[in-house]
Amino acid sequence: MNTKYDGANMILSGAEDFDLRQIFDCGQCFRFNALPEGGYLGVAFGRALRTEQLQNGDVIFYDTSPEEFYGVWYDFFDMGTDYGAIKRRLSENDDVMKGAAEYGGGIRILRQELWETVVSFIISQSNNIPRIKGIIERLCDNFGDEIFYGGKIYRAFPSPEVLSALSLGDISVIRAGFRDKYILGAARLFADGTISGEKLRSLNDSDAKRLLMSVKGIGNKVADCVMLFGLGRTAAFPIDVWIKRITEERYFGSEQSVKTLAAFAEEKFGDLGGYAQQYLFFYAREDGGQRCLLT
DNA sequence: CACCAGGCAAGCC
DNA sequence: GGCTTGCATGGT
Repeated sequence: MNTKYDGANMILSGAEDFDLRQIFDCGQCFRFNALPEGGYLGVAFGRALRTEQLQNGDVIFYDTSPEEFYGVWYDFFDMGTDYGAIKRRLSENDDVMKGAAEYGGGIRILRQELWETVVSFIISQSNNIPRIKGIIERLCDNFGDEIFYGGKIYRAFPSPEVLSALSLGDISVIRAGFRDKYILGAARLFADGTISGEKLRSLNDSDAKRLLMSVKGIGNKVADCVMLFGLGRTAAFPIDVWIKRITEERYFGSEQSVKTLAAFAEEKFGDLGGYAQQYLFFYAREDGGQRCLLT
C-alpha cells in the first residue's frame, strides 16, 4: 500500500483486500452512508470522514492529513492486518470459506469505538438495518456534539455521561422502542465505571463477554458483536439468523442449535472466527439470501 | 390486517 | 438448563 498527500487529501494506492462498499455494507457499521455523487460519508471517533474508492482501486480520504490518517483512520480500517493471509488460512481445506472469502474479499473488520458498538448492537436486536441506522442517527442528532465539516453540521456519538443523565421520556425521541431502557441502563454502567474499556480489555475473552452480558439488553449475540467490532476480539463469531442459516446449510445440511454452531466455529476457525463470520454474513446476504434456505 | 426484522428478558417447566 | 412469549416501532 502506498500513500500520497496532495495537500488536502490522502490517497491510497495498491490497497489490497480493501473494498469500501463491502466494508460499509457487511453490517458492522451503521454511521457511514453512500453519497449520491459516489463515495461514503460518515462519523467515527468524533470526526466526519468522506472517502471514495476509484475504479482503479485507489482510495481517497478527503480533507485528511497524514497525521489524521495514521492517527485515526489507519486503525479504524484495520490497515495493519494482512487480510490476504487470513483468507488463505481460512480457505485451506474449506471450499465454503474459499468461496465466501473470494466473494467478499475486500471486507475489513472496522475497529470501532467500544461504547458506540455497545449501543448500536443493543439497538440492532430484533430490528432491521435501515431502522437501526435511523435510531442511531436520531440518537446522535439529539444528544451528540456538533462536528463541522464541509459547511455542514454532523454529530458525534453521544457519550455514556450524556446519555446516563437522560430519562425514558427524553430518549423517546429516538423511537428505539423497548430498547430505550437498555440504552439508559448501559449508559449508567459505563458512566459510573462499573464497565469500561479498560476493564474489558484487561479480561480474557470469556470474562469480557460475561461482563458485557451482565448488561440488560446484551445477550449472547450482541456481546459477540461488541467483542468483535468494539474490542477487536477476532475469535468472536456472532451468530445471527443469517449466519445460522448459511452455516447450517453449507457445513451441516440440517438445522443445528446455536450452541452447536458456536462450538463448530470455535473449533474450525479459532482466532479467525470473526473474519469467517464477516465473509459468511456478506456472502449470505449479497448472494440473494435464497441460496441460504435449506432444501 | 398479519407478519417480520441481524435478540433479549422473564417466566415457565 | 432448555423452551416459549412479549416486546416498540416501522415496513411490506
